[in-house]
Amino acid sequence: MSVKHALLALLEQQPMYGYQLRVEFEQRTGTTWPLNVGQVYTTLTRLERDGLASAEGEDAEGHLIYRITDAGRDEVATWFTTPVSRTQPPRDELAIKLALAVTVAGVDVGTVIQQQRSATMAALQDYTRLKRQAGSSTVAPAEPAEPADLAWSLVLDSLVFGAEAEIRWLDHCEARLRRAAVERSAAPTTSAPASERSTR
Amino acid sequence: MSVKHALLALLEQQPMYGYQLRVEFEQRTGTTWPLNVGQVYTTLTRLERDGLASAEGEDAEGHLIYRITDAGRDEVATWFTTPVSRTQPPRDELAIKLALAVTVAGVDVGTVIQQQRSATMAALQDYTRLKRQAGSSTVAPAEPAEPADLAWSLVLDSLVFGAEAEIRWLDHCEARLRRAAVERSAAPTTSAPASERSTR
DNA sequence: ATGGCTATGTATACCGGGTATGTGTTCGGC
DNA sequence: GCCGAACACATACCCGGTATACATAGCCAT
Repeated sequence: MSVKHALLALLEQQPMYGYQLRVEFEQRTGTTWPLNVGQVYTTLTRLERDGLASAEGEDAEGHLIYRITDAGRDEVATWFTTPVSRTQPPRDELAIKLALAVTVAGVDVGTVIQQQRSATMAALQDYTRLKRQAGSSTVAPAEPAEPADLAWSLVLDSLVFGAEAEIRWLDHCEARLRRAAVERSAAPTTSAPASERSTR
Repeated sequence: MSVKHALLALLEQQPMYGYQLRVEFEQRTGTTWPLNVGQVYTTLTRLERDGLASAEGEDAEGHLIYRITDAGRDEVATWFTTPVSRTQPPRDELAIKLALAVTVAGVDVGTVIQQQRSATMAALQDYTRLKRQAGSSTVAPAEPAEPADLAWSLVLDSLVFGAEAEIRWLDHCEARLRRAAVERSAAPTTSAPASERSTR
């Protein structure tokens, strides 16, 4: 649903045609989520079907211009004011993989964790490299001047924070698994002290 | 692709029928990602089509049993050994929303951030409540937590780490926006006057 | 006992997200 | 003058996800 609302929000700025919407979207999210052009057109037809936007004929260059409707404006407003719900978070492939790895036999969980950890670290370095590049486009100032640059920079930060959390979680998993293995081998019958003080 | 591989990994343990696979999956991920039964059957037919599993007739109760193939075993092995790539991360609705909010006019970004922040905090409390419940299930018995309980607990931790990162990112965004606003009001004309308001 | 509720179990229709691909035009550089 | 890149639109296709239909079995309460 994010692409649909993003296009609507862009249309609220001014009427636009399909390709233009793609360019505007990618200016704000950079190379993070390259938006396939086809999806723009299918989304636009759905928006028109649902009465949130309407095709307004062609402009001087012959582009099919879409304009947001009042219902569309309402939709955008509620989108911005309603927080994204974490009650039904999207499936996290890594979490599912780890959950399966610890429950099925014959999988070396430690190796899975370590390989994922180095991959995530590599991604993290890519992000910091991208941040440096983004900063170098506007030569002297360290801060992006254009709002679109600021948006792309914030998106990058989001990726960084997510990757850092992933690494922390992987380390946390490793620690818990190691502790569980020790307890299982040490005190299999007695109610061992469940004292939990992880090293933060 | 995560559901497909998860089902394959479960089938590697033993041959199973559709409903059983759903139960096993949800035992490991709890209420986080309730798996619609329909998806199990469609995924199973695709697995059979791709030669990764095969329907093996019915068991004593008349259930259609699926069995993993050698190709399926290879697929699971590579799934576990290959880290999930962060080069094409799934679209993050919140990041997209913020990116759009800072670039389109007439949106109070601060309010968007604050509302999202409290929603995420509420989710975080739900998670800790769930963790308490999960811990209380193994109160009296000296039974060392089942592997499925451990998996569900790790998945919960993953949600917690993700939510914490989201809150940190939101605070970070707020700080950056405040700083940008200060700089914009303090030094509006440094060197390039045309760079400021060139809304294409 | 029977009517309803829940759990078990399978199957299909449908929609939206996402990718690949096909088809043109325009424009600048070699 | 030609070639490739950018521009611009459209469609086919697959997969993930949800809703829904359908059927049986057990259980509980009036």
